[in-house]
Amino acid sequence: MRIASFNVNGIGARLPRLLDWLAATGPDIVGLQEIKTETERFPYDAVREAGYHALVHGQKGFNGVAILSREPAEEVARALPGDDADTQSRWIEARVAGLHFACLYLPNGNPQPGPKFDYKLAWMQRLNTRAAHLLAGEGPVVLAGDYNVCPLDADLARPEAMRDDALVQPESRAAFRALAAQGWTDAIRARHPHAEIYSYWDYQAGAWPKNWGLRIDHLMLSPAAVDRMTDAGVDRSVRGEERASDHVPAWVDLG
DNA sequence: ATGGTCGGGAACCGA
Repeated sequence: MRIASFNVNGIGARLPRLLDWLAATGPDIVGLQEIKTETERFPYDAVREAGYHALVHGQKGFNGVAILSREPAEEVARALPGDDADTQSRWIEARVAGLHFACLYLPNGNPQPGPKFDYKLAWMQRLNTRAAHLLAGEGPVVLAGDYNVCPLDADLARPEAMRDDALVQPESRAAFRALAAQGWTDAIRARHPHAEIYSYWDYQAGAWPKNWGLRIDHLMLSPAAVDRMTDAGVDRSVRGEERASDHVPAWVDLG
């Protein structure tokens, strides 16, 4: 079965592209990020007609995550524990198709230094606490989403031009490494150890035609999930379509 | 050349 993560950058503008991609690739579980709409305003009917159940944690104008699934999903949580004052919709977690699946939209953190970067690092600390708890449980777990972290310089086209960006700061990378060190596997990098793979190209400055990309959309697999991995990748061609998101879907196949 | 482009929603903020 295929499990995917797709930052759609606005479900309203992206619905036709999302439906095309669902029909073309038929994933079993999809985490969506940046739906940028309220929970009640999600296009439930169109997604149902495409053959998917939907769990939605929306927010007006910004952020917003959702889980689409062929089989019904049982919601576990829609907030990342650790800060009751955090009102940003960046997390939804469910049991579905025999897996524990979390969809996350990690804070961008720019500009850094500053309060947005502090929020990013605090959020990553909360993520790692939750991840350690999930890793201690039974069965396969997948943490999929827009992590807004390039793990290594090999994960972006122009590291020198991005050296002050929150996505590549040592603190951001250290938190991501700490997550991996718990026992999580970056599915795409594990499947393609030396390949140049990007999942995001800025709308500005002709980044797509120049292939100035970044790899920031990740699927982190627990050991039980890694044991079942047969393939992983990104659907790069999606970026070249009309009215494309600035991200493309990232995915892993489990046997 | 210190810009450039999107989405949401109706002026700017976020990325």
